[in-house]
Amino acid sequence: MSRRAVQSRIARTAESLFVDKGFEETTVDEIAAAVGMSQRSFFRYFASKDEVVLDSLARLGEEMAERLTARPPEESEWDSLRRSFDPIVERYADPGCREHDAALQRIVDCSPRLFAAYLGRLDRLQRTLAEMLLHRAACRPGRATDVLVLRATVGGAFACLHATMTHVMAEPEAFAPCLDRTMAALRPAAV
Amino acid sequence: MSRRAVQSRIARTAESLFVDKGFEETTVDEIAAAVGMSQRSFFRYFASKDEVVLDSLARLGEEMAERLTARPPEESEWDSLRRSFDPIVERYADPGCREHDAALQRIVDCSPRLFAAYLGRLDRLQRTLAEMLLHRAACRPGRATDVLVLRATVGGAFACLHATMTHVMAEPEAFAPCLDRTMAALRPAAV
DNA sequence: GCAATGATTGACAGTCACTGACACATACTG
DNA sequence: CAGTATGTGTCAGTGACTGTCAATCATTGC
Repeated sequence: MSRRAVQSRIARTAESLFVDKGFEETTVDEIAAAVGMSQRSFFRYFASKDEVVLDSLARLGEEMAERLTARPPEESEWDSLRRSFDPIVERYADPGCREHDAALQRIVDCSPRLFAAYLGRLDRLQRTLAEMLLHRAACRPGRATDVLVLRATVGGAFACLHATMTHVMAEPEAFAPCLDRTMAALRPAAV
Repeated sequence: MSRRAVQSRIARTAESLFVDKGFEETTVDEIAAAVGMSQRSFFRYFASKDEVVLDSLARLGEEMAERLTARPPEESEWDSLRRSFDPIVERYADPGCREHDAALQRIVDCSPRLFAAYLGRLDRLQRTLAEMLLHRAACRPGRATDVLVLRATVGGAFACLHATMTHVMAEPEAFAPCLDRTMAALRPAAV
């Protein structure tokens, strides 16, 4: 069985345990036993207990980066960022994905430690996207780009995304309209 | 000796150890021994090793909250937030504070785990300030406030702050102008 | 068909953050 | 002086994570 498949099997097992007992209350030993492997082997597939939950976020991040590269260079940064959020919007549109993601989000929100790790991943993703946009701006001649403002812009777009996600989690509402509303409200004046 | 004083003594000792050996490489036992107390007593003053470093951030957060309450209710949220960031600007103006804060920031940046915890605290602070602004808006009659947009706005302001801090850490530049530049660029259109 | 090789695994021991329980000492209060 | 609150050390225990070693298993070359 491929590494990817084993990871997926572990993740599914672990997540159902987390839903049942909570993240902190579930030990790695229990997960390993439920999967049918030693604790040591668990750590060969995931660097930490956190990563079991945050792994899907990493894959979503890669997808977002791909979407960003696919955007036309002349598009405004803000609109490109909005489009790179589309994978999340699409996942939310699929009821199966939405249920699963909501369960994960609930697990993350219930553990401060895990939630912090989640924010750490989000921050790294922001750096990646900012770097990509910086590179894109450098290739396109014209007015000089302000690195500082660009990074803040990426952070602002993610703030919209984050606010929307927590808001939609609390009271079920359509995702895309909320995201569009916040991103319209915070859109930088300089295009 | 007061609790506060003991905490401060532990923090000073721990920070110098962190600077020397790094955060992860310094054990709680070492810190406790350097201070001259048992490990158990260390945990009576700080709930975790992280908190030794993040404690000063908590106090700064309280100061920011105080500044925000002191702002006039009719002021725009964006400007009020900018003013609540003043304590950071002021600390940066004092060379002694700047050196100390920069050292702390370097410690935090070097440990992904600690950095994540730092982001977690920042997020909680954002929720607090958003709650305060929401309450302020509710008291003031007039047009209804969009909770979602308000939260995103707070997140956007913090994105400016965060971008500025990391930028100024990398290449020494005056703090206030950078912060003002980003916050001018991301200022929401609706006042 | 078989041996060498490399990857995967379990078992075990060890480190470190953190917690609970208990005993002891000091200082304040009636 | 008895009682109580508070701060402390000691000890044992849990749980995440790591290093090491030996066994197993599949692949490759001959």
